[in-house]
Amino acid sequence: MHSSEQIPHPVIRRLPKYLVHVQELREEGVEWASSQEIADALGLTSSTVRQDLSHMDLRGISKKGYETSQLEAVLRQILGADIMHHVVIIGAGHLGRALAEHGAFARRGFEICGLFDRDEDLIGKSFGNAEVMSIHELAEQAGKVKIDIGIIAVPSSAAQNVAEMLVEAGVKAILNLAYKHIQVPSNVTVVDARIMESLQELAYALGKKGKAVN
Amino acid sequence: MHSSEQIPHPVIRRLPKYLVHVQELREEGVEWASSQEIADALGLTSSTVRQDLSHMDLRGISKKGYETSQLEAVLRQILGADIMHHVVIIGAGHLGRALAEHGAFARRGFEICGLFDRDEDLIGKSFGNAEVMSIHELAEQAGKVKIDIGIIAVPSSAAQNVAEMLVEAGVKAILNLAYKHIQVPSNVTVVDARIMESLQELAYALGKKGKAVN
DNA sequence: TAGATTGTTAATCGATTAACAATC
DNA sequence: TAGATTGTTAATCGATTAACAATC
Repeated sequence: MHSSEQIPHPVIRRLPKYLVHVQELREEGVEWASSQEIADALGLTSSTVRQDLSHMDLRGISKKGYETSQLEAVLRQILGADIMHHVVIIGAGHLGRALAEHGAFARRGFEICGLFDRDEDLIGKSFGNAEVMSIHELAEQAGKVKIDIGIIAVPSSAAQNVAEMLVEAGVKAILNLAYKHIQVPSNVTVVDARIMESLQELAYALGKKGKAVN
Repeated sequence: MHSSEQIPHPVIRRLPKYLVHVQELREEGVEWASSQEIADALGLTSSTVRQDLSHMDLRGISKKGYETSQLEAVLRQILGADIMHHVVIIGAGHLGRALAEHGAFARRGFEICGLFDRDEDLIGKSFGNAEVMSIHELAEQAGKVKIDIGIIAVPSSAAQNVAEMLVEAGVKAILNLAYKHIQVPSNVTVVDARIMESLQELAYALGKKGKAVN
């Protein structure tokens, strides 16, 4: 109810899931959804859903649940989905290029406004709508457009160095795809997203139960 | 100490971070690391590090800390890093291709043994060491090699369908990169890894504090 | 020895779940 | 009206942190 309050981190991490689901429901023409229905679709409990939504400017109605249009609106507002964010990608290897060429970001409020690499041979080449620039041009580019988010897509050995360049350029939010923990000042937010770690988590699960089955 | 015990999920998610760090330390020739040193490097508390490591077959030594070679060994063992896992990627779009071409997986025990798509025009093309096969050949391929992990890298509208095909093929661990929650039987482990969600989490953080600064 | 650091227990903190009166 | 579903409080559960005796 009180959108000015601090929303707990586990709740924040669930909000994108709610948003995806409610958008699907709306495409199907569903106008109301109960906490139980949402919980079932997302693998949560109805209690968790009601608790989570109570942090938002939204009220459900007995017997009907939550209005999907209203729910989408508040989720979009909280997640800043209506604001265009300027994103730069550092590292034009396979992953960096794939992200630059991935159309879904722009549609969801994330505009790639720079793709950087230190490899001279890559500079000038285009991927998606982005042309590879020299990493040395990052500061210059930061002067032209305000960079909201920097994505680190370089080998782990270069990750800390790149993080420092981003901080230096005034970037306050970093998505770290490198397989290495980076150190940044406390006023900079870092979110880690590593496919390798997720695979290792699965490998652990397989070791625990999967292998026994086979 | 008791590797047979169930390790809590938050601990599991930190293990890959310990592994990366200890490998770095070993490369630097560091033979011992205290819980405090590890905590500082990874943004944790020394208490958390000691608690986490107490789940493993390992003993530290007063005044010295933990032996890095031993620590790496137990982490590798728990995370199954010494076993080669067979991985298939469903979806040969930008992301799927980038993963197939990314050399780091093989080096860490994940061998790409199949890249599938339903687009006829892509079938037969090669990315990395993988040749694109028809999605209809998945079941057949599963009969030839045991598939440990399936990576879903298709548009969200196809994700549930692909998940069911993987389950049908006997895959017990799924990495879901699609921006959609998938439903699977309880004996199948799913880990979500979505760059979009991570970006939205950053966007929220920017909305809370970043924007005020600028 | 003195001091640093572990392993572990207990305390704290926070998230999830249960329960239920209010309400549509 | 009767019944379904919310919003919210209280209970439970689990993770993190603090504390400290044991130990090298």
